[in-house]
Amino acid sequence: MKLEKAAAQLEALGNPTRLQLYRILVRAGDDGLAVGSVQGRLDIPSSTLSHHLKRLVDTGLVTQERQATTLICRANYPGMNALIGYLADECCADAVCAPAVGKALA
Amino acid sequence: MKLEKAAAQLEALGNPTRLQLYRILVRAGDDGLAVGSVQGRLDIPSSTLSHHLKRLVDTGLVTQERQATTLICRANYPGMNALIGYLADECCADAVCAPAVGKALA
DNA sequence: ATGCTATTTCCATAATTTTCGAAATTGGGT
DNA sequence: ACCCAATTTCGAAAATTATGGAAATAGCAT
Repeated sequence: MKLEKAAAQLEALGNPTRLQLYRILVRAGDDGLAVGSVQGRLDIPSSTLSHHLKRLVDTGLVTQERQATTLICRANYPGMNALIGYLADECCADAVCAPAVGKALA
Repeated sequence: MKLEKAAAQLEALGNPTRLQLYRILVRAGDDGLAVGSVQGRLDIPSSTLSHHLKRLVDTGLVTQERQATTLICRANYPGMNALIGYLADECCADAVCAPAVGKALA
C-alpha cells in the first residue's frame, strides 16, 4: 500500500460523519444498505450524504451496486484490511507494540 | 474509544506529510527523534512541522519529552493500538474479514 | 546578563473541505 | 410517452486546514 493511498483512506475515515457512515455499512454486513436507508439513519440531506459516500467510494473503502433505482452500498472489507495492515506494519515495524495489537484483535 | 476521538486520530494521520512524519517516528522506535532531526528528514519549514506535530500530539498519537533545548518526539504505540483496535472492531463486527486481518498482522 | 540553538507562536494567505438547496438524472412501472 | 422515487450533480457560502515567514520563547552555556 502506498503512503498516499493510505493517507487518502485515513482522511476519508477521519470525519465523524463519514466514520459513522462507514460504521453503519460495516455493521450492515454483506447485504449492504441502500443509500436511502443510510440517509434515514444519519438524518442528513441527500446531497451531503452523496458527497461523503463518493469520498468513501473513491478511496476504495466502499463499493456500490445498482439494484433497480436503489443503490446498494457495502463496506469493502479487503480495502479496510489493507489499511489496517498498513497501519500495523508502520506501528509494528519494531516489536514493541505487536503483543498489544494481537490483544486488540483477539 | 469514542467515535469522535477515532475520527480525530484518523484525520490526523490522513495527511501525507503527517503520515510520513508519524512513520518516521514509529521507525525511530523508543529512542524517539528530536524535532530538528525530523525536520532534517522531511525538509519542511519548522513552523509547518510544528503545526503538524502539534496535531499528532493533540490527538494522542505522539508524545514529547524535553531534553535540554531539544524536544524528543515519540510515536505513542498504545494510542495507535487503540485506534487499530477500534478499526478492527468496526470492521470485524461480523466475521467476514477476520481471517484477512489476522493474516495482515501475522 | 548575553548569546546561541531549538522550537513554538503569531499572523496572514491560499487551498481545501463541508454543507446543502435546487435542478438534473437515472431506472423502472403504468 | 409519462410519472415517480432514488440518487447525483451543480453552484455557492461558510468553515476549516495547510503553509510558511517573521517574531517570540525556552533552556542551557559562558
